[in-house]
Amino acid sequence: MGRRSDHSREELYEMTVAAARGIVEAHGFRALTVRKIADAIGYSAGTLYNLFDNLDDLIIRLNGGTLDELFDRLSAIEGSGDPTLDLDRLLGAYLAYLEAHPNLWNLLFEYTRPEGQVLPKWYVDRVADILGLLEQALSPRFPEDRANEKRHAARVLWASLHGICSLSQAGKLEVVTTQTPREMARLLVSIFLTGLETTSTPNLPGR
Amino acid sequence: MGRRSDHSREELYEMTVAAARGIVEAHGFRALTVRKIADAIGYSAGTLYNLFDNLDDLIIRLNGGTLDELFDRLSAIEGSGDPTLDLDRLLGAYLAYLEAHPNLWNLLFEYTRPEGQVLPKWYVDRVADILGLLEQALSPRFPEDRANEKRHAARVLWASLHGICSLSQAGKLEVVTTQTPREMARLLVSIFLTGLETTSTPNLPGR
DNA sequence: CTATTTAATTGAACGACGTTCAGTTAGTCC
DNA sequence: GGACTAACTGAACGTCGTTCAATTAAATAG
Repeated sequence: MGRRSDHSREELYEMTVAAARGIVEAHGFRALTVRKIADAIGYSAGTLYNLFDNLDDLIIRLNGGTLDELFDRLSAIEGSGDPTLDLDRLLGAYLAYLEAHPNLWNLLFEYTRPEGQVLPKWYVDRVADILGLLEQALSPRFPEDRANEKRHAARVLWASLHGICSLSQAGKLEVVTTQTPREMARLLVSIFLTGLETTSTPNLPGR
Repeated sequence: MGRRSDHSREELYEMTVAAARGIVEAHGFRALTVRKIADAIGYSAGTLYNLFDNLDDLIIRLNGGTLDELFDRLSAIEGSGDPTLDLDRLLGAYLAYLEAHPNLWNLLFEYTRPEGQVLPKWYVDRVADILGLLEQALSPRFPEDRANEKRHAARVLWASLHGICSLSQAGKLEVVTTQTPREMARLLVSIFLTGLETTSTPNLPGR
């Protein structure tokens, strides 16, 4: 079969990403194959290679959409100025998304690129945007001339929360603790904020 | 070719795991295939299925060995009774192992089991052993009747440190911060311990 | 309106993957 | 020495991502 005009290139692109998303949500990221996506949209596998470099590229685009959605949910939360409250709200929204779309979140973080491949800039920027929300929530704890420390703290907190979510999602938490990820995250935020309050310049062990 | 007696079943098992480890260390876990392992030990792929249920099983055994090694390194550290110092030492050893064997660590954490599969008990026990070391380092911060809170804190700290290591290993940290994982981990431990000191019963936000 | 060019789409093919299994053969036992 | 057992292999199956010549519809030109 030759050229068809059922859908424009853009439509096809959207359909493909949507189909991929559907497969991942329904059956997990191990079930995502080029042939299945092609079947789902009624085209052949080869056609997808007109739209994407390869499956990796397609996944990155899909993940980009997930990042956007995540950012939308988080940025919809209006700040109160109280870091404890704001972080708790951000956390709530984040965990709610994770629970609503566990397989999408999985694809976002558990999928690692083949060796040597770098993430595209637009992708990194979106991550940075989400980090910005965390920084903003932490702002009241830092004077303006300590922006760098705020950056550092936000990134450490982000990575830490990610660890909890990641292990939880992989089913590696339930086996060693009865705490829910939510409880763990709250405990972390609580301890973290308390720790921040007391030491603005942390005392590292000597040596 | 029929039965050979070049190696006993145990020898073969060891050779296989060693070969798999070699491949992972040298070329990353994406390069680990049954056929390559078989080639490396001079047997055919089918033979491996006499020793392991499948590749998943083999990987779990390999990861079990990695956990053992990790535990050995960490348990070799004698405690001083000062949580800050002890945690820093544990952290140092942990990160040193991660840097020495990045691909092994990768396989340990980034490899997730197929849907519905549960980790075997002996595996979970080894993870719990490592967690025990963390708990021990945290001990001075908790009275004996607060063992449960200590458990919780240890697990939260562990998950948090894991998040830092995990993102760092995946190359997802360098793109958003200039901090080294070591610095981030130290900052976390510092803030965490300070936070623990002040609030033994954390104040969670209401509602 | 027809001829030519262009671009989208396909199906078959490639090599590699995990896994299975009938067939072969070396060791073991009587 | 013959029967039995268990290790080992090679070929095969179905799947994967990816490529590409061939086909055909749309776009353009005359």
